[in-house]
Amino acid sequence: MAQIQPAATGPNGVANTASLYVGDLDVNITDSQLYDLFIQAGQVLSVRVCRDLSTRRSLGYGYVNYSNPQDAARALDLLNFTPLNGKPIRIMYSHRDPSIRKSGTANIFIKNLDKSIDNKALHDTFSAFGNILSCKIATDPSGQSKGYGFVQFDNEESAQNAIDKLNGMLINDKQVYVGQFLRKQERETALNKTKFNNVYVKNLSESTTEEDLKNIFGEFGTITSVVVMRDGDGKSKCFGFVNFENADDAAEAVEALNGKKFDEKEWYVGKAQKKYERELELKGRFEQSMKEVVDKFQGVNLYIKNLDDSIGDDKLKELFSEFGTITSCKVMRDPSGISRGSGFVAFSTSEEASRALAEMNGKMVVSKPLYVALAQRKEERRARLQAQFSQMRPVSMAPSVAPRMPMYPPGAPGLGQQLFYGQGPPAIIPPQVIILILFSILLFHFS
DNA sequence: AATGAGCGC
Repeated sequence: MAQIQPAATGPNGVANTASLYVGDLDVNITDSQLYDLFIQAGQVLSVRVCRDLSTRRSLGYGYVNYSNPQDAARALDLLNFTPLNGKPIRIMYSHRDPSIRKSGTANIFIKNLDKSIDNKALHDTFSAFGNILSCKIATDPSGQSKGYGFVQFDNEESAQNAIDKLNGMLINDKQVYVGQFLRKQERETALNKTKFNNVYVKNLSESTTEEDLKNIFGEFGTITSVVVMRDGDGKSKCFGFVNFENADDAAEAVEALNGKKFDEKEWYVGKAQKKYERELELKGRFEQSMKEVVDKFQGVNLYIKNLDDSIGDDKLKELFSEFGTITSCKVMRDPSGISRGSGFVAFSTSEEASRALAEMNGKMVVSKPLYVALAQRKEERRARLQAQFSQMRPVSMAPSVAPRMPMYPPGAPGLGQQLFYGQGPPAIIPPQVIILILFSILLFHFS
């Protein structure tokens, strides 16, 4: 007898279609907020926002368990994409086995979407083709559509059908592209399969001439032109181009010669890129490098509130120094020099920062319990405030979890912003250091 | 022009 795999499984791997996974949660969403929302669809057995064990920071997802599957189905239908703190939540059946998610099968990519098309509209148009596991419009931090999105179906046929029927169609007067979702790597190899005649070769020794290239590449087919690039004095720039009459020969030459050593130099041999292709690639790499720099400094800054007025920069540093290396530390003051009761502490690593957060948040210092949180970057903060503003509504009567300590209005100017906006104190990393870092990245990647 | 992230007591 064939086993039928359940669509969703509970904690013991037992079929449980009454368990929902709720993702894309704003970090400040609490259990009680989730409860408030999901109780509207039926009897809720339990809710939980998952949190980091040591910092208690929300992981941005949670679970809602209903007592019966119909209620869960209703919740999915009714509540998917409901904004919480201004951020649309994404609901799926709980599925703890990650294999389906990781496989990325039946996943499609849609671009050139009208900005007015939101998650719900996307879901509605694509649900005609099958059962949707997950669906989302890419947005900027304020929630504005970036004009593209993703839909993952539970089977390939539905995905292919959606592609066949909707690719090139007009949606809200815009012609959309609908195609298979491809990871960057896969896209690049697909691109490299396109035919080409012109071959780029680099890392030549200075003495390698056009004649040498002709001899070596000529083995693979007829060459129509060959050039070694040189500077004004005729000195080789150590790269060149070989154009083949036949694209198959060009591909063969690349296959055979890439990575081979000549005069102790390991050649790079590949498809010659057009100027815009090369620019695109460089731009991509640059952005990747920037992201790495930003990530490196992500989570190292703590925002401190409810500081006793008697505490200054030095005392603040002393309070936190046992957790690691402090790279910057500042108590915020008003123009007359009186402490605003808030400040920033930056550590050299995010591990140190999160340990400090866990240990120091709520700790009594002089007269009051400290409030310690990760400092937010300018973008995050702006988007959050905007979201909260657009969300304002009467306070709910839901059962609430008692906070361990007084809650303060969240949010404060983050230290992180100093990294690239370079305004106001306290600067964590001096601008000249940033320029140095960026410059070395450029040198490294663009060579 | 743009090709994601994601599963617990």
